[in-house]
Amino acid sequence: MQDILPKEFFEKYDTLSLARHLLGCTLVHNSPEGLTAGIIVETEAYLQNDPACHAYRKKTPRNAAMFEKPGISYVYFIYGVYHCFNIVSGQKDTGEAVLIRALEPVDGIELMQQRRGTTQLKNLCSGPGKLVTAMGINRDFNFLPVYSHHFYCLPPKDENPEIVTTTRIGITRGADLLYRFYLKGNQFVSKIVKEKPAAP
DNA sequence: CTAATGATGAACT
DNA sequence: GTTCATCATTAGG
Repeated sequence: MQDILPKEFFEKYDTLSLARHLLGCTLVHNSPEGLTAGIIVETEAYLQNDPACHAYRKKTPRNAAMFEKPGISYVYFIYGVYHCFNIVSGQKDTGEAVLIRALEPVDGIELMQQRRGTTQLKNLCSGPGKLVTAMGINRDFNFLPVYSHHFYCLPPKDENPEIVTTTRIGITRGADLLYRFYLKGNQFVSKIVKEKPAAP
């Protein structure tokens, strides 16, 4: 684990760049129950001036983690049912983050299946709420750096993966912004959107 | 398509 | 202090 991504990695990119550079990285959680890991195949960027961003208006206790240093986790509860996992990005106090939307399971798959209650590989981490469950992430991960000993990222093997840029999913505001990125052709993304026909 | 579900911020008194 | 609308989702039909 000598080559985990250091905090400098998260500091050197702006939010949109980081969202792209995180694709292909492996997210690892070494929990007491066992180790789980998955390749990040889908991300979304949330910027300061973006109406869909939690930090769009102002700093609150809930979104405080978004104003932390880059590389800090921001985990929050949504719809009373599921959690979403973000990695803070940009400069400290800017309130920007990258939402991890999907993983390709690579390690601890049995444990993921156990936690998710399904054996379908493609269904384990294909969505923000799902991957959080599969990886055993919970609210305690809020403020936890993703360069911790038991929770960290590994660099991608492919330096220049093919990345598709598209619109975000499941939000009502800022829905036309191209802030969603995923690895082209990967089957583990939450939803494969057909390419838009050329605008009239 | 819809229900389920809880935390939150904003807008009241 | 209380109430209400909102929310970056998922599962099930």
